[in-house]
Amino acid sequence: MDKNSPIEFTLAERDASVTITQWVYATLRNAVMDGQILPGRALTIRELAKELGVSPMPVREALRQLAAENALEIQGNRRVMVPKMTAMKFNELCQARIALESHAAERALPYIDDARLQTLQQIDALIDDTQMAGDHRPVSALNQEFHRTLYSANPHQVTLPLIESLWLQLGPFMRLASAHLEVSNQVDRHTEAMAAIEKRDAIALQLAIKSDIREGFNFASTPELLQRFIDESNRHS
Amino acid sequence: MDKNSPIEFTLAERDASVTITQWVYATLRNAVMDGQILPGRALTIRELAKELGVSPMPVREALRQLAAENALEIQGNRRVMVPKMTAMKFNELCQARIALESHAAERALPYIDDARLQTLQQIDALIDDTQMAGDHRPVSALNQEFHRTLYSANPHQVTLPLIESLWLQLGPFMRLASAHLEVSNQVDRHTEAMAAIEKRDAIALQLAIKSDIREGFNFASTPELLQRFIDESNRHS
DNA sequence: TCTTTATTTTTGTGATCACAATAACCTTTG
DNA sequence: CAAAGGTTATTGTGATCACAAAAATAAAGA
Repeated sequence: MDKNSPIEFTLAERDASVTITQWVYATLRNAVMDGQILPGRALTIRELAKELGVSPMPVREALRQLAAENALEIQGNRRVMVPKMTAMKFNELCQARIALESHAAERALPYIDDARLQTLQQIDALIDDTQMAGDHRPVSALNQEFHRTLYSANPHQVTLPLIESLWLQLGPFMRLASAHLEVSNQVDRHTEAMAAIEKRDAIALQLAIKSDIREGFNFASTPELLQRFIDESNRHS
Repeated sequence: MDKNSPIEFTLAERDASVTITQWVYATLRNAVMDGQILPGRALTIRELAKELGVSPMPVREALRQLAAENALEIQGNRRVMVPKMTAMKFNELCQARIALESHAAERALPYIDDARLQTLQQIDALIDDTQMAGDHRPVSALNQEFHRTLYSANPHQVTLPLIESLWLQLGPFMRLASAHLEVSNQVDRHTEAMAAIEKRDAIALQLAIKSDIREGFNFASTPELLQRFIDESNRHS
């Protein structure tokens, strides 16, 4: 039917209290984040609408919103697709994550109370369990929840939406990271971060966050490895 | 007619090669950036559509896009408005600007060639002339162009959209900054930045950018001054 | 067989309409 | 005069339709 591979979604139940547009947005966002949509794959409104069983209107709005968050790219042809990745851009995204998230962690530190620290510990424990069990998929989501819980302690948060935009752009490539994560059997930077929080040590916290992000993408330390994966993703041009 | 003050736009000419949605988006974006829409003012689709002389459809899409960029806020009521400002949030936005833009400057530095440096010098000269002439309005726009020109030297830029989002959120309050700017008669940090670029000194460049941003909001150094302005903006709740 | 041109189909855009939910207004009651 | 109830008007949402632009396909020529 279509030029490229068909699109498959894990469509969740649609709550009645949520508008159709919001549901479509969440569905497409998860699909992008999980790498279910290949970079370069042309997305058409009518196709997605038929796939999701809704009218084209909510799809239009959801696509525009995702494009505004840099999760999707509107080409000159007015065609929408997941942006293609390059090695340099990947590096820039990682560096931006380090700069923004270490800043967000520092600004959140004064607001972290015992209850939130306990929540962080619970998430970290859950990550360890899940990783032991060998589930790669949810580890990435839990990892994000750990960071989100940390940063959102700041009640005047303004950077979290920007950070989520970066996550969204790296999303399609996160899967690979968690696959390589268990092999490296790295130091648990989350534990270091929580220790720094207890000591109210901003410098140590930033260092832990920076290391956590950097090591999370260690699989890409070799340019050839990164390039190979990018090529594979871009094969469907 | 309306509960609050009427909305006035500086509607530009609509080029035929641009879609109506894009034109509406640009118009509303400029209005937000110039502080023409008061924080807390409820925006309705039909009202804006009538004001702009278009159908409600392009307005809907433009509003959603601006909301995704954190320029507008969608309340639980599904009502759209310019977000209200608080002193703490203002501070967070400034700190985020400093963190993000100094990072962007550092990442751009290796890519700045003579031609771009010359462009920067031209913009800076134009800023000085405009400031001398006493025009407050365009100074803010020119200042943004200086920063944008600097950061966009990086061909793998990923932070500029995030930075623009911060500018958009601070937009309604930038006017006040440029009004106080001439009084302070501050050191020209742009000159310092360009000197650092010539020396390829990343640390000095970051310092210049940080100082430029910080001093640009020096008017808010006194919490009372900032609070007074915020109260004035929020009067129309 | 490959390039070029013409035709058909598909696509995004934007307008209009129907409907349910929300807000605004007015009446009634204490 | 103030508060609570009911009524009307307005709003966002989402579906459907018309149209022009773009893409895919088919056809013709080299």
